[in-house]
Amino acid sequence: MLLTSPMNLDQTLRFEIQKAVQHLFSSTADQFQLQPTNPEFEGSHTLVCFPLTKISKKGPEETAKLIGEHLVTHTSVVSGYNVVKGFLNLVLKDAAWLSVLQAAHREVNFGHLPQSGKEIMVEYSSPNTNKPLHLGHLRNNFLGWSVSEIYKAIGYTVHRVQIINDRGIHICKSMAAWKLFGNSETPESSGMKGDHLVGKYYVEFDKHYKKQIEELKQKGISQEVAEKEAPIMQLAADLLRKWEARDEETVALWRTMNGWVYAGFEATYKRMGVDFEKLYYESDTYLLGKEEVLKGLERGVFFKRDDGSVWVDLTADGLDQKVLLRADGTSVYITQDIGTAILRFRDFPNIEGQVYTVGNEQEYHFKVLFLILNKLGYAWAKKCYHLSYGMVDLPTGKMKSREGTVVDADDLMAEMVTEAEQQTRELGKIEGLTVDEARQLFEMIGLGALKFFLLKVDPKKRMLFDPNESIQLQGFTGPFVQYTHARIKAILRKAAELKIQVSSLGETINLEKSEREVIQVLNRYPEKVKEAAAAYSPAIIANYVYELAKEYNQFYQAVPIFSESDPAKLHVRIALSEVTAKVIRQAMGLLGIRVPERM
RNA sequence: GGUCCGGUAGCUCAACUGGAUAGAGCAUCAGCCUUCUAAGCUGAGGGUUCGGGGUUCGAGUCCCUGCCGGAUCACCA
Repeated sequence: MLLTSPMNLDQTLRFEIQKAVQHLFSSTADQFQLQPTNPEFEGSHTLVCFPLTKISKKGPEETAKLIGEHLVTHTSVVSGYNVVKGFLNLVLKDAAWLSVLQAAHREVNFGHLPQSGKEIMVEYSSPNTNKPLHLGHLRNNFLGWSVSEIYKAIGYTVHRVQIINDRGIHICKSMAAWKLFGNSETPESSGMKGDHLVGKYYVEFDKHYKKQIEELKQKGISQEVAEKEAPIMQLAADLLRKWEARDEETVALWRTMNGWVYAGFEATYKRMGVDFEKLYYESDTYLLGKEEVLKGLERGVFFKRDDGSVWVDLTADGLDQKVLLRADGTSVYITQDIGTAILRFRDFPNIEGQVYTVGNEQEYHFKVLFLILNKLGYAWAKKCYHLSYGMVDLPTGKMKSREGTVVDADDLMAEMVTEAEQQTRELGKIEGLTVDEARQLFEMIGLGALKFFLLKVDPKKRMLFDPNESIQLQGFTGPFVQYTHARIKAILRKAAELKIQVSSLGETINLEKSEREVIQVLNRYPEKVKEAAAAYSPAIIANYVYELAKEYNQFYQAVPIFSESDPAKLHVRIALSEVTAKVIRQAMGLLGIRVPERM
């Protein structure tokens, strides 16, 4: 074994550099920059020497030379170096890379950390129950799911939850339209998916509402008054009042229509490949915050105005005053979020924090929420994080549900799968597959393409969804990575047929350039996972796994495997392939994307 | 108007938190299938990193300023 104990190569190198600096300049350098070497130079790791000139009291070039020389003569991993300006490029021995490969090969969950006992909660999806899920929800769900997987990979127990906005004026609008124009239509009678059926009546409501407003305005009534007095809106408002008063018939209708929606959502979630450990319903939690706010009021955290409304003063934090309870004592949106947050920490006392996957239009809201929870004295407030993501735009502009420009989640998934099927058939890749296997493959590829497309962009940034581009299966895409995996699997099947078993790798082999490069990328996986977790960014994983697949494909094309006569080299290539397939599967798993055995 | 994001190749995105001559994919052009899967690989062209100042060995990245786009600042959710 070249490497000492569980220390990985980078740690070893850092340790050796520290020792070298200590020895040469009698000073400690705890902070120094070790970065991957620019491909145009020889080496794998580069030490940036400018900052070290302060303690070396020498120019950057000379500092670099001294350290490089010392590392070559005093360590077992560095074989050579070159200095370009102030950059010290280190060339490591192939034996060092082989032991990296060996270690990665041995570890079943290479790059993932063991259970740490830490727990965290991730909220995502959280739809309204008046219409089906759309493209924006897809980004939300994929992000939330992926971040959960990433946290599991660094040792957390993750509790996935959502809050379902099942009450309020929006669902009452669908109910009102259904009562007026529905003729008792049901998912069964119409053959429509429940969420789509309810969504249809939401649209129906809006259509009639607009018409009625126009009619009232014709009669000389102002826009503002017309909006309130339109009969259909009056009906919706009436239903909301009745619902809050627990009117039996209204609650029954509400329950029925929400039931339709849940059945529809269920099917959508299933196809998306996401699920939840616990569901919170707004109808259960919307009153919860009030008590907490009143307690806060007693303790002087909040204050009351003359009209009886309760407020929080956040001017010291650079924000405004925000209302928490109306004069009539009813809750507002943020009040219930306060209650829900506290409830969740009671339900899951061991979680250290919550991640809220919610669009960036609510950034202000979460800033306020976390500040309030902090003021109420909850230490965990500091561990709450708003995973804020940008809107998904279409080439035609913003998605507007009223203008009918929303991209429906079910439709989109179906299109992606159809497209995957078409292209797969064209390429003649379904030979030897059963009908069911083929169907599963199309599903895997179509959804892989979609998820990868939505996750490869930094969550914080708004992104453009171009349907033509998303359906691409070449280049920087999920199917490209899936394809690479399938290709490797073909090699491994052949290796198994030939009874090639990789156990221990020699240390005296000279690696090909492309082999070394693949190992270098593999070596980065563990830190990438940590980085992705710290940044709550699946995009880091997507970029990484793409780079890995690309690197492997270069190796694949440059170096033959089974025609290799030296068994030691053959074993290295098989091991390299095994580890790459493993990391691709794991990394894609972090994105919620499955990989096929053949495609 | 205040606050917060963003502006990088024709298009969509990266750039390890201040490091080397700013990288990928798509699109365009030119090559590579009798050898492990061509959904692949190789190469070419394509840039004033929105403009202007500043900080320093070094700036796409930090500071100031202007321009453009978006979000938000509800007793809506």
